[in-house]
Amino acid sequence: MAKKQTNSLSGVKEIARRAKVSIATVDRVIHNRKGVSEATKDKINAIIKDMGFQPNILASRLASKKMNRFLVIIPQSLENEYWEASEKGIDRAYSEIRQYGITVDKLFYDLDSRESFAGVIQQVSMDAYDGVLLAPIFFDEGVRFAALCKQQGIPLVFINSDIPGEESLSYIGPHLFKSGYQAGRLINYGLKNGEVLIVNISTEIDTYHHLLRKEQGFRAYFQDHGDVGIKLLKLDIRDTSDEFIERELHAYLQQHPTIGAVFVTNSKVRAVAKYFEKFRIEKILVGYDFIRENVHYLQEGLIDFLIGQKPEEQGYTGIMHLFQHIVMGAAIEKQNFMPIDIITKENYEFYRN
Amino acid sequence: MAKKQTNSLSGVKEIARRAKVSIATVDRVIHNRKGVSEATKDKINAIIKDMGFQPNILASRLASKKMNRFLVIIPQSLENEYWEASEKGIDRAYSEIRQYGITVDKLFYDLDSRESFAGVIQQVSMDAYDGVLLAPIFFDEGVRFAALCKQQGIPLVFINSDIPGEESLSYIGPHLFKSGYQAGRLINYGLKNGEVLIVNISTEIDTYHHLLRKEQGFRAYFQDHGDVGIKLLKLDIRDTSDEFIERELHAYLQQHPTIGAVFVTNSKVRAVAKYFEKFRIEKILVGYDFIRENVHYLQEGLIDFLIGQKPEEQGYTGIMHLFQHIVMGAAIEKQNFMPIDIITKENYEFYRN
DNA sequence: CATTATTACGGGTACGTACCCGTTTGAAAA
DNA sequence: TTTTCAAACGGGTACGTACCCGTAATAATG
Repeated sequence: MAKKQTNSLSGVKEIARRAKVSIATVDRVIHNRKGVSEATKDKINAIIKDMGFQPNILASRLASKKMNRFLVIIPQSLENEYWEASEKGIDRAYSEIRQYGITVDKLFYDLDSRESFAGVIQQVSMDAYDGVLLAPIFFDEGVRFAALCKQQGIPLVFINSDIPGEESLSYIGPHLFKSGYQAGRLINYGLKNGEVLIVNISTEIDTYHHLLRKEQGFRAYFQDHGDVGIKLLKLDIRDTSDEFIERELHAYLQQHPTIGAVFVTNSKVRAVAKYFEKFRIEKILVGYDFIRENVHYLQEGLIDFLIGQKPEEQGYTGIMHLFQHIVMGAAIEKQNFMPIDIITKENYEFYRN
Repeated sequence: MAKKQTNSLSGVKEIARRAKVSIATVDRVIHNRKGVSEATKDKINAIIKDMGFQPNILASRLASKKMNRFLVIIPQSLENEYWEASEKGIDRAYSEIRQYGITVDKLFYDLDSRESFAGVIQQVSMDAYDGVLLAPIFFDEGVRFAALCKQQGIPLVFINSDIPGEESLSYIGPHLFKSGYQAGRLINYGLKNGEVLIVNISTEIDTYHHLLRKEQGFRAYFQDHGDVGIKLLKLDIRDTSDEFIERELHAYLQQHPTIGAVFVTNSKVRAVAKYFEKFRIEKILVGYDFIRENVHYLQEGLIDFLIGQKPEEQGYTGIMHLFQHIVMGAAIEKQNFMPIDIITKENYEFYRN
């Protein structure tokens, strides 16, 4: 371990020396506070540029007693592994940046209650926060909230689902359409011809829209490869209980016994796998999300592929983007699609959500 | 933006106040320097534990003029996208931690010259470094170097290939065997019966051993699924020029026209794809690594799957592990396998190496 | 007994930046 | 002319920790 050379040739002190002004004046220029004449400001800026000066974040954060509060609004993670992972990522990011004087407040809403979301965003006092991380499951309310943030000038990051029209700092989440497209390829690679069933399982209309985007991508794959002899079928299930799903599925498959593969557009694929297991059905099965039960059926060989959407990384990256932008003043990539991860029985043990 | 409450209830000052000693004494205890009686040491330690005191890294690093030098020894990245990515990850990590007074020196050796590696490790003066990141392509020399590090007490992190016997801080890299196993599954999912060719392309004996591990994994998949009617063939190519590969491949495929799929155990899959393109051969083709040419053939549909080994993340994580361990004093996971990423024509655009 | 070494501890400054609270200056208002 | 005021700038302290240096107290040595 060597000693850091006490670098008098860098830092605000050196800038002040060169410009023949005090450190305070340099500081005013750096933070463009008023009280500096144009002439000296220009001179100092020139020196800063010339030196390639980068303020020492450590010293800066230590000296400034600034606190930054971030607000997180996501669905309840209770009994929901997907959002649990998301929250875990948020916590991980928080633990890394709390040294810099960051606070993170978390607010939760009910995934299948639009009202709960509306209630949460109603009662939050915006002016206490410097940045917001939001999972805008409910479109209309999300739009309204985004407008509010914009009006208050508070940076807003979306995770998991985007609201393209609204101006946000960034979007971090999956490319739904292309992930469906990928699923199409995976099924078609294993099944050259026959019938393929698309299953959407959801009660809420907004979440159903997300599923639809994946379905569109899935269909697009087969349109782009029209030469193959695959016929697509579709089943909507409007109840998420295992029993209901089993009944609907059973009735449908009785009618269409030649179906060779099933694509479930969300993490509910576990219910389909459960049904397959019960009736010893062997079909190609592809679904979404790295959650415990799904992985179990992956192991059992009942699910062939899972597509991962990296909820933990979404949460982590979301907080980090706020940090980079607000604290470090860095430029942030506006669109931030997660990789479309393919999880199998063979690689799940190394997977990172 | 709120103000940080000037927290007199935390930090060394508060510890000193409670223990009725000076800050200096507290500091001695924290860094277990000598000059403190057992009694006061115990008292202070009790208070530290009670308060759950965590030293402020910002202030700590600012006050201490310690510099930490890390040494990186990896193959030359010139004209080698894989190691280029690795170096990129190293640089990214460096840019994140340089504020903390870290220096990173990089040394390169020739990927297909054992002597160059020996030369590099010969001339490096160990005592200048606090940690080393090494890609031990050459086994014997790697062992020798690891012993040297151990003797000097310098933490050593392996990336890309492991030397299991040697005590290192951590290993970060692919699980070769299981990635081969995954390739087996991918091919078998698309090809239910027929012949499958395994192709190893390498000149160096040490790198060949890496390929062998993948081949073993690949074979293991078909052993575990013996009911399928797949027959495995194998071709070793001991020259990496495109012309040579083409000739060898052509001769072999003439003899075995019924081969339905080819598994290339490294990034040289591009040469096989090139050959397929030239002769309009349509077989399932699976290989390794997210490099430009491979992605090109993925797009063209000539390569079906690439398995990614995340070289950039390996480099990034390697440096970060050294940092976490040496500077932050954190515990490090010893085995750190990269995920086995499956890259396709449909998802490559979102892939992160 | 005086001298030296050793142990145990405190005072104080430095790290690089932020920002409060001055002071100076020049010009406008009285 | 004096007063007022704002603009432009400097001095100085604080952030929390590291560590040099000094000193008191005691023990060991002559």
